Amino acid sequence: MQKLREGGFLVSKIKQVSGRIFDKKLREHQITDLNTGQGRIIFSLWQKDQVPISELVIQTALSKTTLTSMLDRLEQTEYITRKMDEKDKRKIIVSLTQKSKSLKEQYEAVSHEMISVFYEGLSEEEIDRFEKTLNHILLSLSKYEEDYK
Amino acid sequence: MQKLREGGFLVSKIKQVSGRIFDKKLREHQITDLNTGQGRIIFSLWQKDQVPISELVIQTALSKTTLTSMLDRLEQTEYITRKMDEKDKRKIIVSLTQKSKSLKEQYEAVSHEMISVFYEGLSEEEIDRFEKTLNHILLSLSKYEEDYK
DNA sequence: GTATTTTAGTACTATATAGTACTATTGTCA
DNA sequence: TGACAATAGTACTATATAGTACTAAAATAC
Repeated sequence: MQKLREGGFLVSKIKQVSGRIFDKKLREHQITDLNTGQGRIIFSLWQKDQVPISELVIQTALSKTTLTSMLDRLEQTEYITRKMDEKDKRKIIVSLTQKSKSLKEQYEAVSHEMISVFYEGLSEEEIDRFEKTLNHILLSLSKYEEDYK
Repeated sequence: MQKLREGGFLVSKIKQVSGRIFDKKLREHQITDLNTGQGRIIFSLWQKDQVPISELVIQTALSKTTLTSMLDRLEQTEYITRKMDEKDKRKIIVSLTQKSKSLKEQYEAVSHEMISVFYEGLSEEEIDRFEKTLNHILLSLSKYEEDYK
């Protein structure tokens, strides 16, 4: 008899609640024209700027169709720009604007606040182990999706 | 210097990828008119049926406005019914239909497949610890949201 | 070197998600 | 018991998310 597992269910719930809290915190910090979903894209670009959309598909785990419309909005609000890759004209290079670069410090303050709530009452060791497991699971899932598409 | 943490970012990505895989698996198992999001609500009702919407807010971690429209659709497709609570007329009691009850076995088969992918390569002990941490985090976040609303 | 396949991205459509503002019912307290 | 506050849910609106079907460019095969 297999034990009842509900990791996916728990992950969904955590994502839901933490997203709502994060959005509220962004607004409290006067960041009104950016939300959690868009933040994930900007966050990824802070790690590595000037990438094609296909790279963002990997880094954010969003589908490319989702990214197309989110990038539309981020372009409208001047957080990113798109330009064609001259070497490979199928590709679109996404870059951060000055506006989004100057937001980084403030955004990181919100992230730190959020992490405090998220990991409330857990030791550094527990957090390390937890994030190691998260990375492992994400890798398994991504491989699976890649293989079965 | 605080260590860089990205639990929330990882959770979002896992939710995204696992949701896409789960949706695909549902379709492979001929469950075409139900998706992951709706499944979360039905799953919750299998644990405890005939509950007001406010209870589903807690069990699914969705907002009540989200639930209103999702229940509309689930009612249309005859997975649930709504009736007024005679004792407290502000409340609406949500119940499973025969259709959703008879789906349970098949849905659980998909869940088990999904869990195999999700926890690929992890020991029972690691999974136990991981789910314990998830429950802890969900509790912290829910309390926080409750207190600051 | 053309034909085919693969890759990169978008348009369109449908559903998921949540916020704000609202109605109706119940609870509270002077 | 009547005014006010709290609770339960919905209507409306905006954005997030992804699937299907498409176009264009590059890579590959013969």
